[in-house]
Amino acid sequence: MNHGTMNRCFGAILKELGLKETPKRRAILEILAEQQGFLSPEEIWHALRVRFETIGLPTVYRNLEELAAGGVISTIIHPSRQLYYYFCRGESGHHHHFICTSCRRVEDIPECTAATMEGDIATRTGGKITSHIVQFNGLCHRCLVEEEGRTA
Amino acid sequence: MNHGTMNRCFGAILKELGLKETPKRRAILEILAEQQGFLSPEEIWHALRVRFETIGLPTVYRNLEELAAGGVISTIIHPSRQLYYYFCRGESGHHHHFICTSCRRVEDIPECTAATMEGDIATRTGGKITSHIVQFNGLCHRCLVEEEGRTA
DNA sequence: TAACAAAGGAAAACGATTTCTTTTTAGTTT
DNA sequence: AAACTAAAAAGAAATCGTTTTCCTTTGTTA
Ligand SMILES: [Mn+2]
Ligand SMILES: [Mn+2]
Ligand SMILES: [Zn+2]
Ligand SMILES: [Zn+2]
Repeated sequence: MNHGTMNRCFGAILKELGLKETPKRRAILEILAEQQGFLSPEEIWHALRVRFETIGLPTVYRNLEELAAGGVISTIIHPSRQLYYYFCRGESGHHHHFICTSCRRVEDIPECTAATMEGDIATRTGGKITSHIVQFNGLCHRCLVEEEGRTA
Repeated sequence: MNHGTMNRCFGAILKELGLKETPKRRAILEILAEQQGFLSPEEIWHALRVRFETIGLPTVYRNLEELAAGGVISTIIHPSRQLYYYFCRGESGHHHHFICTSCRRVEDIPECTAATMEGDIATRTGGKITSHIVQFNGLCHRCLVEEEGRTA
C-alpha cells in the first residue's frame, strides 16, 4: 500500500466514523501508521509540528480520543499510567494486546476471552457489561533475549 | 471484626509490606474499608481532612500507589480515565473486577483467565509477561433495574 | 534516647482536559 | 463553478488531576 492509497484509505475511515477529513486528522493517522510501536500524545504532537506551523496539544488529545473511540486506533495503558496510542495493522475486529514495555512493540491477541466472560458475569450478577479492558504487559522476544544476554 | 481489631489488622498488613505504620496510612485504609464502593484520591483526601488538620494530596496519592502496589487495595481504571481505589473484602488472592459506573459497586471475578492466557502468549510470542489489566465496566443489577424502570 | 531511613508537606511541574472563541469543512444554494 | 451556511474542528488560555522535587518531620530499631 503506497502513500497515496493510504491517504485515500484514511479519508474513507474518517468518513465512516462521521468525522470530517481535516489535514491534521489525516496526519495523525499517517504518523501512527508509519510507526511500528505505540506513541505518546506528545510524541505525535512533535511529529505534527514538523508538518504544521501551529497545532495545539488539545487538538492532538481530542483527535486521538475520537479515533480510539471509533476503534481506528488502540489505547495503550502503560504501567507508568501514561496513555499511548497504536495503529493496528493486523487484526481489524475487537481484540487485545501484549505490549513490550522496553521497545514498544505490540502483539495482537486475536481471541478475546473477555467477550465470552461478559456473558457469564452478566448472568451471575444480573448486571450489564458495557466495556472491558484487557492488556498484557511485559517484554517481547527480542528484548527478553537481549536482557538475558546482558545478565548471562 | 470490630474497629479495634481492624486497626490492629491494618498495622500487621502494613508491616508485612515493609511500610511504616503511620496514623495517616492507617486512616487511608480505614476510610477505604468502611466504604462499600470505590473512591477517588480526592474523596479520600476530604475524608482525611476531617481527622487531620494538615494532610497533602501528594501524601494520599503516594500512599494509595504504595498500597495498591502491595496488593492491599485495588486500582480501578474508570472509563472517564480518572483513577479510583477500592478495598477488597471478598477475594484475597489475585483476581479482577466488574465495576458499576453508576453506583460504584464492585463485584469480584474470582477466576482469572488472564493467568492461563499468559502462558499461551509467552509460548506463542517467546516473550515474558510481567503484568496484566483485566476489568469489566457496566451497570450492576440494581442500577440496571432502576434504569429500566425509568425508560419503561 | 540517638541514629537512620522512611514518610509527609509545600510548591512547582507535568500530563490531560475544559471552556470559549475563531477557523475550517462539507454540503447546499445560487 | 463560486458563494453561502450550519456544524464540526482547532487554537489559546485556564483548569484539573497527578507526580516530582526538595526539605522537614516522624517512626523504627538498637
Ligand atoms: Mn492489534
Ligand atoms: Mn475484588
Ligand atoms: Zn521489546
Ligand atoms: Zn450500580
